[in-house]
Amino acid sequence: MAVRTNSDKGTASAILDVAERLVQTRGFNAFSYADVAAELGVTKPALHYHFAGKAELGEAILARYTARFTRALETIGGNGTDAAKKLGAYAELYAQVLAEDRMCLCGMLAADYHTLPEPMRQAVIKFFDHNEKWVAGVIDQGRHDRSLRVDGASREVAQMIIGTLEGAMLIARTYGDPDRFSSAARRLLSEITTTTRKLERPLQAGEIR
Amino acid sequence: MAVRTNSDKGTASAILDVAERLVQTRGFNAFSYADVAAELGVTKPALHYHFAGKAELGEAILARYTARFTRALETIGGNGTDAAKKLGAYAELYAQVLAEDRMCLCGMLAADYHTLPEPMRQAVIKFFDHNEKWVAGVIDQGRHDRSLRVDGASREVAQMIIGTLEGAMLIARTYGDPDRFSSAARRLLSEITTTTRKLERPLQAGEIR
DNA sequence: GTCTATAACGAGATAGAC
DNA sequence: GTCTATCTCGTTATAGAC
Repeated sequence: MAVRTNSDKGTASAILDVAERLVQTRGFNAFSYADVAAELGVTKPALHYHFAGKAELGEAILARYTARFTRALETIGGNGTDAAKKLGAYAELYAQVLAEDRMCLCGMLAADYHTLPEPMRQAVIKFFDHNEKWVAGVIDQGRHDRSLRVDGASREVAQMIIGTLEGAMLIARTYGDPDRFSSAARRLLSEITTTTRKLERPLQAGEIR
Repeated sequence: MAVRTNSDKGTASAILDVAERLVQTRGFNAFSYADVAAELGVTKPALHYHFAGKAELGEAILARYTARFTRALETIGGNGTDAAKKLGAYAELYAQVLAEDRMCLCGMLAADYHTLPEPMRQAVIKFFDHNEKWVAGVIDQGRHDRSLRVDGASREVAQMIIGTLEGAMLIARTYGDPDRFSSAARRLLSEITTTTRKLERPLQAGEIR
């Protein structure tokens, strides 16, 4: 096996790794090709070879992120998993992103939305649409398996859940305090689950569950 | 009365008006002195006369916005107003910002947070701290006047409420659909208020309340 | 596939006249 | 208080060699 270089794993992929992180931490308008090139130890034209311009790079980041997120959703729970558990796992996806001090890619791009090229805008909308559809499906399931207690249109509930997670993430990151996110997520889920056992809440001293 | 010019109202104030709107719609890293100058029909050095640099301009925007928001909070409800109504009015403040297709200033700056100069970061934190404190106070009141039904620390409830409003705003703006915000805000408030009458929900055809 | 070199532009900022 | 003129730097992007 040869010595590991950028191309072993794919330079394009390495570029996406760095650029994605910069977008999630700084925003789309606060990073440059120079930042990415410097971090990878390559030159700017090398980046332009793989991604014609910043717009194309942004589209590629969105495509890969959405595909990864979609796979993660498909992985959440087999048919036997109740809806409440699925929502807990969904919130955990967000928590994992926040653990790396990143904002959700599309939450960040939602802030930048009015400055984005059209293809990126459509990709952001598509991401949220897909998430809403997935969550709405889980809500419907929860009404049948009786693990959730909500009223109103599932799609509206889904929108509210996603908005809450995004907002909690946005502010938790500002305070550099992931607990703010967990706290809000726990509260959100406990308000719509039928089980009295609060998800993810650590046991208090002496408490018996 | 003389003809109205920029200086009548104060050029500094006019600069803040434009810059504030640009930050709320585009983000701090996606507007320039040139943008503001062009819109006001003045030159860039005129802006530098009033605000030494972008950092100082940002601080001034934050100071004015926070002061205005603080005054608005003080205006919400006299002593006779129940806590649920106060929360409804609080959500309405956000809705008014969104009605101008703007993000909450500090919600937007929370996304930009890692790129902001230190004084601006502190101002953003201060804004959220103050909001949390105010909302937590309303939560406490609601527990006494029995207009709210929540458990857990008031401060945590406040954090969750603010995060939910910010997140709903962020995504509603992406879809260009203020109803997404109202829907989420209504759902949030209805889940913690004791009254079954949903706040701000328009009457359906033929419905009697 | 990656480099050197450079173009073209815009951003943030300053000097000094009026 | 606002201007003209200018500076420096960073950003996006391309031409063309290796």
